[in-house]
Amino acid sequence: MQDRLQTIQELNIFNGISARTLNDLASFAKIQHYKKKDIILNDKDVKNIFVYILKGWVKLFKDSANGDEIIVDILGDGHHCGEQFIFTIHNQETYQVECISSDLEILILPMTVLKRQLSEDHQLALNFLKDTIEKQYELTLELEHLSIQTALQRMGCFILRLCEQSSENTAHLRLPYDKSLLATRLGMRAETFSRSLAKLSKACNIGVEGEILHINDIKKLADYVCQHCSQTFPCQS
Amino acid sequence: MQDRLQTIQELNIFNGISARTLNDLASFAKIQHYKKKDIILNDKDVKNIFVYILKGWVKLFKDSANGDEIIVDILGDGHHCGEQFIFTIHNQETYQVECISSDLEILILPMTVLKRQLSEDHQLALNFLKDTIEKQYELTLELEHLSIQTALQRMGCFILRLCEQSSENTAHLRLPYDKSLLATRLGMRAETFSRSLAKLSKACNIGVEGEILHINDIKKLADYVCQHCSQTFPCQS
DNA sequence: CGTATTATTGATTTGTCTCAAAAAGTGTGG
DNA sequence: CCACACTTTTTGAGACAAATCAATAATACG
Repeated sequence: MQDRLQTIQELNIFNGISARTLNDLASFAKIQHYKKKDIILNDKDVKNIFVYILKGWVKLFKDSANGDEIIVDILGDGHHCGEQFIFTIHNQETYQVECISSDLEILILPMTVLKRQLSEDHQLALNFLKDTIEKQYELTLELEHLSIQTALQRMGCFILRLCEQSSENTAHLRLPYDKSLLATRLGMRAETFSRSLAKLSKACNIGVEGEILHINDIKKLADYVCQHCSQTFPCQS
Repeated sequence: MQDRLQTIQELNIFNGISARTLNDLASFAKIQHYKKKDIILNDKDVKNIFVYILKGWVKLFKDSANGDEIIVDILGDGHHCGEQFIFTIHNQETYQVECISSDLEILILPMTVLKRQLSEDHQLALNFLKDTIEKQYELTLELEHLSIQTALQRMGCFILRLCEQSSENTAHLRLPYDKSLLATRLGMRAETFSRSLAKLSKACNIGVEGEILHINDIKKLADYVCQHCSQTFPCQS
């Protein structure tokens, strides 16, 4: 309980929330661990549980009319899902939540508790509003990228954003999850992803060793990628 | 003043809001009219004004690094913009707002007033939260469509959603705004739009007279369009 | 170590964009 | 009301990006 309270009060979304509310939330919250390929929530449970990612990655997915799997979203540290079900929205589609990293740590909260606290705690509602608006902004940017950038540029843009913490002109990083999933995430086939990465690494001096990338000239990459975007590096999603 | 109050209290987003808050909002609100091509807000003003569309259409746009115009969003009746600027968000991009219909009617509200009321009125915050979550859902669906549907399907899907109020298997409707803009909105070139409409009208028995469409067999259209989607008609955005 | 999974490469097809030009539609002033 | 200019839409031909299908290579895993 004490550790859960400790965890909760450090989360962005609960910033500035009263001890009273935090205590109530913490008393119903649980911290859970999963491994790759675990289904965390099926399409029914997802409506009743709020999930906050403490560490690792999950994918939200559903099935299309013709049987293919559709990736709704991929969430990492500090992101959450379930807020879609706080209110009853006409024709709301559900999804399943699956762990895609080897060591996932999440915090879960019954939707009933979250709903109650949201209706009672004004600051909590404002925090959720801010968070949702930020999410909306990210989605808008993604939509923009998908409609005006090529596969190559989207990929470069993604890599570039992974570089942002770097203060130098070089960066060494690990792709956050499987290449095939990342491909889908970026709106392309795995084959296209593979070819694009090869092309990009050649054009922008990037060393590729499996899932490890050595970006030797961030500026060069930025030049290559950012022309068609409304933003210029560093742009931060 | 009385008519503004009347207008405001009927809007979805102000549903269930106390008379006190409504009065304050109404006293600062203005109703304005515009005609096609008027710039309603430039990229600076947009941060300080909340806009609610009462009747007509607007486009939100910005310029890309290489000079092209990027359509951020297109909003119609009951939609609004400016909520992105309620909170200070890192690296937030702005945009301009332009009227794209011949008889636009909007309600505008200084951001300062909206911010103040949001921080004071819990129900208002909840209403905005619900609205933003709905918007997030729509964006997610759009993203899905853009990455898995062809131009032809996106177009059919769009037309299908325009048909939804129809209780019969036929519908007669007018495209809500210019074809070239609609094309951009659907993530394709005007030329592709034109060709797709021709192909779709042939395949699904749709009569085209300029911007007027006669959908003679909605089911046929739905069959043609919905296979790759996670939703099935009627799906409602 | 062998099997299953994931990633890469190759050849081909499909979808969409690009550029150019023609056609249709809109608006203006004489 | 017509002639003219301007805008928007349509059509055509060609180039290009990405998907698809198929096969091989690399990697992870029990």
